[in-house]
Amino acid sequence: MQELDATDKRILAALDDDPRLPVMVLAQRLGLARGTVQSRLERMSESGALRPNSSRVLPAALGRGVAAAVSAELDQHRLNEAIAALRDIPEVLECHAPAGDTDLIIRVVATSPDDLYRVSEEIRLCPGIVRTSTSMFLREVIPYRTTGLLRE
Amino acid sequence: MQELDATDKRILAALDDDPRLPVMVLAQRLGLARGTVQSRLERMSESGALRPNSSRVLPAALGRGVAAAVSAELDQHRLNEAIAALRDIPEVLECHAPAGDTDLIIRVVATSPDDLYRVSEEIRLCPGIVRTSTSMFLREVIPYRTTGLLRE
DNA sequence: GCCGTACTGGTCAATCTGTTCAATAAAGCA
DNA sequence: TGCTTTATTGAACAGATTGACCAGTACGGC
Repeated sequence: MQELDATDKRILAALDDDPRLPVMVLAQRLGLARGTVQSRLERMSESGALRPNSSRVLPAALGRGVAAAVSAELDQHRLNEAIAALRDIPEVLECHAPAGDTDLIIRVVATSPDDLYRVSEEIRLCPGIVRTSTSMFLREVIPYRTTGLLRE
Repeated sequence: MQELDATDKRILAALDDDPRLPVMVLAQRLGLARGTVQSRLERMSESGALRPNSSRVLPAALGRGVAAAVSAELDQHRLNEAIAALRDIPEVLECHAPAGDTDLIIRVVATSPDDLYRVSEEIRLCPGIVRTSTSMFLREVIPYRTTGLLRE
C-alpha cells in the first residue's frame, strides 16, 4: 500500500463531506492544477488506501441500531474454518485477533437486543468456536473518524 | 435518521468500489431514471445515513499500521471530561461504552508498538480515567465491511 | 549538469450535471 | 371504489465537468 502524503490528505479532507465534489472545484479550492488532483484521486483509489464506499453506510441506517463486541475462544486447530464461517454472517462487520487471552474480537450489529442474542448464538455455533462472551454497546461515545490523522 | 430501502441499497452497492461513478452510468446500470438516482443520492447524503468520506481512509495508509483496543475504567463523575480529552487524541478512532465491567472501549491506532505505548499513556493521563488495559491487534481477520447487510 | 518524476496551465470534444416539466405509476386513506 | 399524495419516469436545456492530451516548468537524486 502507498503511504499518503500531505497533498493526498488535503484532497481527502476536502472530500470529507461530499466525495462527489467535482475535480475542478477541488482543484481551485486547494490551489492545485486539475490534472494533479485527478491523478492523485486515481492513484489513491488504485492503491488500496481506501475502504470500499459501502463502509460509509451506518448500520443504524440499515436497521441495525444495536452494536456489540463478541469475544470468542477458539479451537486453534480450526481457526480458518471459524473465520470462514464468520465471514458468512452479514452481521459480523469486522474481526480482529488480539494479543492476550481471547482469540478473536468480533464486531457485530443487530436489529434489537433479541436479534443480538440470535447473532451471538450464530457465532457460538460456528465450527471451531468454543466459547463466546458478548458485550453490548450502550452508547457510541465517539463515532468512527480519521479526521484527526488527516490533519497532520 | 432515515432507513434505507432496497433501491438505496442497490445504489450504494453499485457505488461500492467507485463512489464517483457518474449518476447517468449508475442509472442505466440499475435500470432507473437518472432523476431517481440523483434524488436518492441527495437524500442519503442529507439524511446522515453515511459516515464522512474520510472514514474510508485506512489508518495504515496514514502510517498507522498498529491497531489496538484500550479498555478504560473511569471516575464516573468525570465522564464528560474524559470523553472530551479522548476526542482530542487523533489516534483515538472510535469509542464505545459497553455494558459490563469496563466503562469505555477505545479503538486506537499507532505507527509502531512503541508509539502505541505512547498513545495508551496519553489515554491513561486523560482526566477522569483511572485505569486502562491495552490489547494490541495482531491481525485484522475480517476487515470492516457492510456488504452483507447491503445485499438484503 | 542531466534525468526522471511530478506539477502546471492550456486545449479539445464528449459527456455529465442541475434543473425544469408533464405524464405515469404506486401507495395511503376515506 | 375513488381521491390524494408521493415517487418515478422520460425528455429537454444550457452550462459545467470529464478524460485525454500537450508543452513548459520545478525539483530531487545521481
